[in-house]
Amino acid sequence: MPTDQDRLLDAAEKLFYERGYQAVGMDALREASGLPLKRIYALYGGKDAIAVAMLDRRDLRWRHALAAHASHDPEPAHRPLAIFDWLETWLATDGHRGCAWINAYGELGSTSPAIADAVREHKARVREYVADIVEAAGGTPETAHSISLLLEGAMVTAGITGDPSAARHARHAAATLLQS
Amino acid sequence: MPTDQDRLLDAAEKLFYERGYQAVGMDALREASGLPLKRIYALYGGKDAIAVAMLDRRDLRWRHALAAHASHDPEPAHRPLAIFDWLETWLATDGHRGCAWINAYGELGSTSPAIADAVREHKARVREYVADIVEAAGGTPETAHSISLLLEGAMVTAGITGDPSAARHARHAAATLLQS
DNA sequence: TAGACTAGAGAACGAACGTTCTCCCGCGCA
DNA sequence: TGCGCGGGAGAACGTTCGTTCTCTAGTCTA
Repeated sequence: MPTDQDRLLDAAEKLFYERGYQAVGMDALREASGLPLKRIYALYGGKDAIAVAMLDRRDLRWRHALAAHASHDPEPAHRPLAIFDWLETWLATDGHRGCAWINAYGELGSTSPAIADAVREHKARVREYVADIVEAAGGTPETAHSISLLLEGAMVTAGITGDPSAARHARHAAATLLQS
Repeated sequence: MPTDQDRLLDAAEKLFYERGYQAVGMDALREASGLPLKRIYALYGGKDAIAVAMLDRRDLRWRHALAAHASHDPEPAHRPLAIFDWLETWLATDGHRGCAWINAYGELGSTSPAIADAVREHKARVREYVADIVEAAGGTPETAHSISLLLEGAMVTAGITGDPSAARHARHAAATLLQS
């Protein structure tokens, strides 16, 4: 049984991801969540706080899903490439519209410090995870950095073109970098 | 002597890039351009059309600047890496806030088909240019694809972290890919 | 010079926004 | 049963938006 917060953040995540932040009104959030406006404002102070809470929750879930897949491979040397396998399935999900954090940063990075911070923290955590995985596989920190760039590049490219195969190309490049 | 269109698109480019699309009102555009509202609506049908015209003009200028730098090197084999040299200087410009097209797509990609098209076309043209340069340098199409991903990854990462050194890391990875 | 047209400055408009307020129903307790 | 209170539904508020309209001053032509 989902809590009110779950219901609200589910609605916010879906709508903000689909349409962006400013294009979604509080009324749409109310209708999609089934919660009265009063309850929404009691749970969070306002629209910005909802977006930040949504991004934070999504951050946990997203990195969990990535780690669950990448760490599933018993061989540490295979794990960096497993990141891109998971990425491809994620890019191919219905309604995929790029990286929620990149999108949020593009729209609100300069006007909402709280959201800008949430994005920076998420991206830093992902880079850190990639670095751990790559170095455990015997890669250098420089290789880890490159693989993070490939990851970001594949997400943004697939988001715009709609073609999940960017993940396969990124995987191929990552494999080359790991071997050299 | 700049035309009214130049004045308007200069203002639009500066303001939209700094704050995003929806955060900039027509009044701000009027004030920054020095043009009466009536003239603005006579030049373009509305706000969306201004954004599209701005992106199109920026596309020409951006790709010209990139090509001017990358094609300056007389040795075709060096040109793919020259892309990243130029990228680093661009990422280091004052007020850099990531890729204008990625930002626009994140905010408006799902609500404004005209803007989504402008972004897709720009990205396709850049990918095509990179492919030409890389293949002229002896790289494979697969390598060209990877280098485009590194380019996108560096732009988005530098935009969020504010650190232009992402271009150097991308350059290093590109060099490795070109050698293998 | 007289008149018609252009274009500038900004008021005005209707819609939509985030947020708050009002009203009232229904439950818990004495 | 009577009373009080928390919370639901949605109207209302003030603001801001994109766009259009009004009024006026200037300019070109016959």
